[in-house]
Amino acid sequence: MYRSHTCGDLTAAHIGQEVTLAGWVQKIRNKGFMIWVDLRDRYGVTQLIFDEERTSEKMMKETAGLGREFVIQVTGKVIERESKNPQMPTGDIEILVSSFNLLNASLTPPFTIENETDGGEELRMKYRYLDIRRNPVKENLMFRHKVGMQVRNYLSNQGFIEVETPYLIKSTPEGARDFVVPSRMNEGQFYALPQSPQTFKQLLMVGGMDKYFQIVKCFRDEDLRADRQPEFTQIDCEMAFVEQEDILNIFEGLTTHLLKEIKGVDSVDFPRMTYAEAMKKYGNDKPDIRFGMEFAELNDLAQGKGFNVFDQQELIVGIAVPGAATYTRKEIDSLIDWVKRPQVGATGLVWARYNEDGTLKSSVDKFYTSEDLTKWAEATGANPGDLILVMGGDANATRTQLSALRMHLATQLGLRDPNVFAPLWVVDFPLLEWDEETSRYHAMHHPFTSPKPEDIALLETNPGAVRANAYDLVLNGNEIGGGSIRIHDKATQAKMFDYLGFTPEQAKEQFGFLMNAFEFGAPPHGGIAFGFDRLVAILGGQETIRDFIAFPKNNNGRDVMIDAPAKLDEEQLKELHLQVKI
RNA sequence: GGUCUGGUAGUUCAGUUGGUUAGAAUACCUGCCUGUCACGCAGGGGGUCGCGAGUUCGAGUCUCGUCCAGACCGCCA
Repeated sequence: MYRSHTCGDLTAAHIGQEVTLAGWVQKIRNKGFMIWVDLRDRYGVTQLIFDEERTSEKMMKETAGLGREFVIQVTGKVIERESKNPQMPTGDIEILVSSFNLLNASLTPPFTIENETDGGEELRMKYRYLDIRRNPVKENLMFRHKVGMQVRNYLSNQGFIEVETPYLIKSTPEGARDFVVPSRMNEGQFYALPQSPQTFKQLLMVGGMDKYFQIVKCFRDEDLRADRQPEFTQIDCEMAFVEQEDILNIFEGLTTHLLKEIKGVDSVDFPRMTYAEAMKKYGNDKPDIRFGMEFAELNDLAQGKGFNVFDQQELIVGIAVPGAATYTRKEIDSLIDWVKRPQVGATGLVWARYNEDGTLKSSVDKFYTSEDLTKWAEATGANPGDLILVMGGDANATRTQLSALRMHLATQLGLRDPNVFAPLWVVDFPLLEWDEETSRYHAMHHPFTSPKPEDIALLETNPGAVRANAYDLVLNGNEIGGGSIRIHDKATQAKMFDYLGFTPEQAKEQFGFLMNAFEFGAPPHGGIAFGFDRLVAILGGQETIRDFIAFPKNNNGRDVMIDAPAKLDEEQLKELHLQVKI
């Protein structure tokens, strides 16, 4: 037996007991006559004491030779500390060591294993196994485990069955780029890793597993972000014999359960908003509704007043920034610079201060009377003390730009409190999305999404206006889940592939297995998938998912610890029937 | 594919207008220290200034290229 207790167990109640602990040396404080060693494991830190009076000279010497992160096993007596440390859970006691055993030495770690480490991102990733010893990362991983357990508990209690689906599947041209895996036994052929278990979960519905879920890895070969990894985890769900309403209810239940069990949040509303409304009011299909600053369209108020910049624009839209009338010219200028950056791409920004005394002062006073500006204030819902910001241009681009500004300001004003949770269902997404590059319609969600029955006729006349039975769950401005009611009959599915530009042969080659299955009594079905990494990060109050993943990839999709990806040797390439041209 | 920011001691960073031997903190090593817990005190070692060209009497500093890292845009059904 390596240990009788962990380093987080012992308190004043154990005084007098003989115990054995094992762990890592966190810190050595050597005062010559006395040496304290902080011993750490996953559960906490316990102070060991060695002194000239009670410890042998040999052991004193050996202890002085220890270094940070050495692994030791110690046996000794729990004693009351002469000077206690109320800051730590084990601060009332220490271990008077009678024997210790060096289990393993350690090099000096390249960064400090402390809550506030001196290590930079790159170094921490290279030595991730050391980083994981630090409390913040360790706690994030434990937190992730806890969320996963609650998801499994909730869904299992609701009658869902967790079924594993294959990772080696077939590449399809729709959607994200696939990661591919060459087949040794089938010369010149490749598997693809799944972007999601989409078709398999639909086949499980055909198989009668009417409530399925899986916490599952998915793979997309696209560029990374702080909240995006090439391999990521989804809570993937599918149900048969359900309508959209049933699915929304179940997953409101899941989200409520998680907020309660994980965050202690009691009751949360799940307002619903159509995609069209979200775009109009927030310029964004995943609005953060923890704060206001809703869009006001000002075309009628701002055009035809001699301000040429606005007169020709498709859309003039403004927001009222709470309490920002006191912004200096310099601060406003820096906002203007911010929106002009290529990442946002706006050409400019018109502002109007709604002063506390009720007067209005704007950057366009030459063109607008104070009556005009008062109407802007009414339209944007501005109160005295607020700053009105207005942009004009192409409708879609301007909405996107103002949305970016709205989020930027909310962050700046501290309106994005990570302890406030504001979920939102965005429903009635468009079925199709025009793609300029390929000059054809793409499925906005995926090609298995069913159109709203009342919009089917529009498929012939105005495909872009067809709404889908598709929905996203948004939490604090992040899309944490999305799903749809699927097509479950072959004729409709074939028609959908046709609209998406597939020839019948292509549809058959790529998705024939699904269409065949639909001919054997496919039940009506639908589902949803939650981004697990992102959900865990948001519940944990953080923006970046990397520290909730044990071994994440860097910006370039590399694992800098194991140095992957890497080249293959000739022998291996030959076996896989591959040639590399570089 | 693009935009921006950064790369100087083990680590995190500073380094002015291009000018003497490149600094600080921390970590590490040695010694001292009778209750430490960010222990303290004294001393010490530690640098291919990412890499390659160029400008210059002289480059950590300026220019070009390149590599690496991070954030973002495109992309992510």
